[in-house]
Amino acid sequence: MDEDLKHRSFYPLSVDCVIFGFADNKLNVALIQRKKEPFKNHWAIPGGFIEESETLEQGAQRELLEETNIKDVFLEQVHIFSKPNRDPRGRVISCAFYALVNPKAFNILAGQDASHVKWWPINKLPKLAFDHKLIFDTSLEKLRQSIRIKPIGFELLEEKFTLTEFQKLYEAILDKKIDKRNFRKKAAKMEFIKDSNEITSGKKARPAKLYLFDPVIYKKHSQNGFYFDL
Amino acid sequence: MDEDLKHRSFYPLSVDCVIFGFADNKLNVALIQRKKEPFKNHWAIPGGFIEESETLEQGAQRELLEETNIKDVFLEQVHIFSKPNRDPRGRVISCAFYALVNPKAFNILAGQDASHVKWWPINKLPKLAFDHKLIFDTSLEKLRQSIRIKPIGFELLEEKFTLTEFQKLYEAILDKKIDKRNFRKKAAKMEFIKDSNEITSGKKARPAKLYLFDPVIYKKHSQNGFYFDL
DNA sequence: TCAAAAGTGTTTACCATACACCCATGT
DNA sequence: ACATGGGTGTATGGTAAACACTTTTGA
Repeated sequence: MDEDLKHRSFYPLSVDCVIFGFADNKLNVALIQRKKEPFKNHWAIPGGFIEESETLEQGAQRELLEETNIKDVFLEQVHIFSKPNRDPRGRVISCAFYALVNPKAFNILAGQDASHVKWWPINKLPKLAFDHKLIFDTSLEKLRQSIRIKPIGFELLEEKFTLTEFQKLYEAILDKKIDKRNFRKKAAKMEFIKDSNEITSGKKARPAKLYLFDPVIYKKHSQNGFYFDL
Repeated sequence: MDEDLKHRSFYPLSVDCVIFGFADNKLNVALIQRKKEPFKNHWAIPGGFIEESETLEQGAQRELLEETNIKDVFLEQVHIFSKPNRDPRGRVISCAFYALVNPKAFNILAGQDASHVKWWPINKLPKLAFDHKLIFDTSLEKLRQSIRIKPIGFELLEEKFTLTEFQKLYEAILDKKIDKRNFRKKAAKMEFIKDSNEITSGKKARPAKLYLFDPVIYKKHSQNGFYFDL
């Protein structure tokens, strides 16, 4: 290592992942119950320390897999939390991410440091360890902003989805009712939402058309800025 | 320090500040010329290492003052850059910020590690050290998004400003022409832009009304989400 | 035949856009 | 008087918002 670096202060660096999942028309978050002190038995956002040769993104994916059995999902940086006393063990600087997950695609399992993992509806969270309430609030706010600018909503749905599912997702994230007919008119104008020519089956009601997201068409349109005004 | 922490990997952590300033109807960035290796004589985004008892935000403000003589300005986190080999001296993880500055309020001065500081128009930057081109591009993109969601534009102007200045600022940041009459109609509808009942003087043309930003009124309006559609 | 969710059009009010001339001041 | 930037209104087209009934399926 360079001489210049040797005289600097060094810090342990962690990542914390707010895992959002959409199920039963609700937005949920996966939390773990801690096995160890500090905050033993408290619920917490999964996370852990960065290792020597990985980026923060790689570290976050690794921790996600180790702690919850969730693999290879969409991640976005939210914010760094750096208050010197935010962790009672000593100074830990943490980078928050949110992860977007289709909950049906994974069977969440508690890893070594956790006694349980569980999906919680975002409006009924338990008391959280450390400054994780702040991390959660910041992440949800960031999600609400990003969902209007980028097509991240599709990460929370199945590959093929109905317009009703799509609408309920936006209603859950933005926490407001949206008019069905107006929503569909806007969706129809988004050319990157394509009819898959398939329909649902096995439901107790009229089948619905299934749609797909086309990332190539999206890229073209998003060049000049884009705003999902819903 | 806690036993648990002792066994972790530790990293030097730095901040880099992309300093935006608005002058002569142009958006500029303050860069420093490095005195030392690596990248000796290259132009770079000012920044430095975090100390033991400061947050990243405090560290960024300190570095800004030490390296450029800019003090106590608006700062926003942009992104963390964590590729293990991004710094040839060894692993350095860096958090990028942008700073918004009214250039008339400061006389920028080179600190110890720099031979010069200089404002550069954003479309005529020199070759930059490290991964600072990537950091700059990411920061500009973030600024372009944030300026539509939050009233950060006012940080780049004087306390009292004319509507023409306000318009030129948006044109510079978004890099597009905006119709004067339509812009003014929209500005008139923003209740947090208040007439100061003063006018400019000493110009070679008709004096202009001066306006003020009212943060209290803004807070009220921004609760339900906000989008500067210009 | 009933329950459950899918699907569909019209009207109204507002807002974005495009566009060109007169006004107040300093020199 | 002229150069410089400040300031203003209208017509048009498009889109957001509000609103209720019919259709298709499974039970």
